[in-house]
Amino acid sequence: MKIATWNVNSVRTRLAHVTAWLTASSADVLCLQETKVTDDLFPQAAFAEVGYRSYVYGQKSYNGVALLSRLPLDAVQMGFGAVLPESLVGDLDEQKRVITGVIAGIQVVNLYVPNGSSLDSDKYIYKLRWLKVLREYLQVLLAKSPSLLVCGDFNVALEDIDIHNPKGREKQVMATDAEREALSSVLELGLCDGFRKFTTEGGYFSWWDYRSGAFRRDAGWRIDHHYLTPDLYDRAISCVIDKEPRKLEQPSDHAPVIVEF
DNA sequence: ATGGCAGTACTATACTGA
Repeated sequence: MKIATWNVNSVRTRLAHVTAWLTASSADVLCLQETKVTDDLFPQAAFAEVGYRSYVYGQKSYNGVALLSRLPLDAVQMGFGAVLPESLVGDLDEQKRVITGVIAGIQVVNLYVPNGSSLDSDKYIYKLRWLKVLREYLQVLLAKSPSLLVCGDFNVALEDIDIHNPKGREKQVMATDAEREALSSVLELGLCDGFRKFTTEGGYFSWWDYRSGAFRRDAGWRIDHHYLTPDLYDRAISCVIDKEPRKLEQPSDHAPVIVEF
């Protein structure tokens, strides 16, 4: 069983890359982020042609998540509001960032965590607020499902070794203490980084800025993750970043990350 | 170095991303 996460930065622009990658990788489930398309315009026919069902939760221009799966998913739910009361969710479901479904007893949660823009931004406050509600959301899911795989674009590098140059990271979005503490608090529910089961050293990245030849210089960040409950962590046999799609013409700025059981 | 690059909506330039 292979489950992958990939921020594609527009599923329509990246359609050829994604269908080719699905065929080559034979992933069972692919979690997409930044689909940037409303559900009616999601290219599900193209994915059906290569053998995948689409479960979508999108919006115009921004954000948007989707699950692609070879087999039907059970209990697909969109947004925080599917499990949390309105009083906790507030306006957070206006941005489409959360979708979950069950495959082979594994509850897969696909997340697109807000970027946060910069430390003096309202978006940074929004990101921290979002991570607080994420903790509540996952707590409810964990009470019902012992096998949870929480993956996606977290827009947080938890350790300095996840950043090509961590100098000055305290003032950089994705690496501030407040963001790290907020994500750590989520993980304290009982989730472990699947990638770190197999790779303890630094220098492994999942995102490279389009600008300044960042990919050529391997000046990246590891911000796309698979967080696993202990049973799944034990069952994982590999977790890798596939840099190949990042080398193609007109790539996403993120690479897919794949965990296998 | 406060740029640089890319996608979307719109149709020139603003907003967003990370």
